[in-house]
Amino acid sequence: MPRENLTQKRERAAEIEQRMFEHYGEGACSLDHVDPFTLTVAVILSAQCTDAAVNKVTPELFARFGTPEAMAAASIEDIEAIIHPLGFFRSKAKNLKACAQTVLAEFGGEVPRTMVDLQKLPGVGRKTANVVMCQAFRDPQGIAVDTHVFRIAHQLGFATRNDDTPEKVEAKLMKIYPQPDWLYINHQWVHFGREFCVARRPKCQECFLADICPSSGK
DNA sequence: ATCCCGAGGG
DNA sequence: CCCTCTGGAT
Repeated sequence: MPRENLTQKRERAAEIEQRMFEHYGEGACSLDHVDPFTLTVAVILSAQCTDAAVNKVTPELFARFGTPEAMAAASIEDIEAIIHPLGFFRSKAKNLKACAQTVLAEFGGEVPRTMVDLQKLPGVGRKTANVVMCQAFRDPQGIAVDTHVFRIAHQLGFATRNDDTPEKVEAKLMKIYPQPDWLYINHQWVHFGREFCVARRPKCQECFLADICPSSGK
């Protein structure tokens, strides 16, 4: 099969994006939150655990420490006790407190609105910063590549074996998809990754992209 | 046994 | 570049 060129990838991506909209709309964020700070907290907590598990602990967490002021003043032990069912609870608790302190000390109590400043917050890397820029500020500066997006990009043939880091996959996707689509790709693909393109055994027989996916049935 | 909306540190 | 942090679900 001849290698697909960039123009062809873009055309296929446009068709995929249209179908994603038909199935998932703009892709609702499945992490419960009420503002940029609680979204940032929820995304930090979501590393290596399911969103459902995060949503189970955030009601109590936000009730007690739902603002930068409250979180910055909280004890690490109290935060750990609440988020304990999640993975990496020690480092996450430390990061949440330091993150809140940084928001207060460096950014006047407001979650910053640029990729550079967001990534100055402890616990916030490129993926989390991308989610906050898209979901909270509607200002896409990149594409959040998590485990789902990473896997699906390879399955769809938009990334190669050589693209072995989230950064490389993100760069490929940013060339293929127009910037307005960056807002929706992460959430739509996460839903898609849970429903059809699951890691273990993709449900290609039922998948609505099977006819335009190079990995279908493999 | 493997996976889940990663980030920090060495 | 690698390693570590972590527990629950399937």
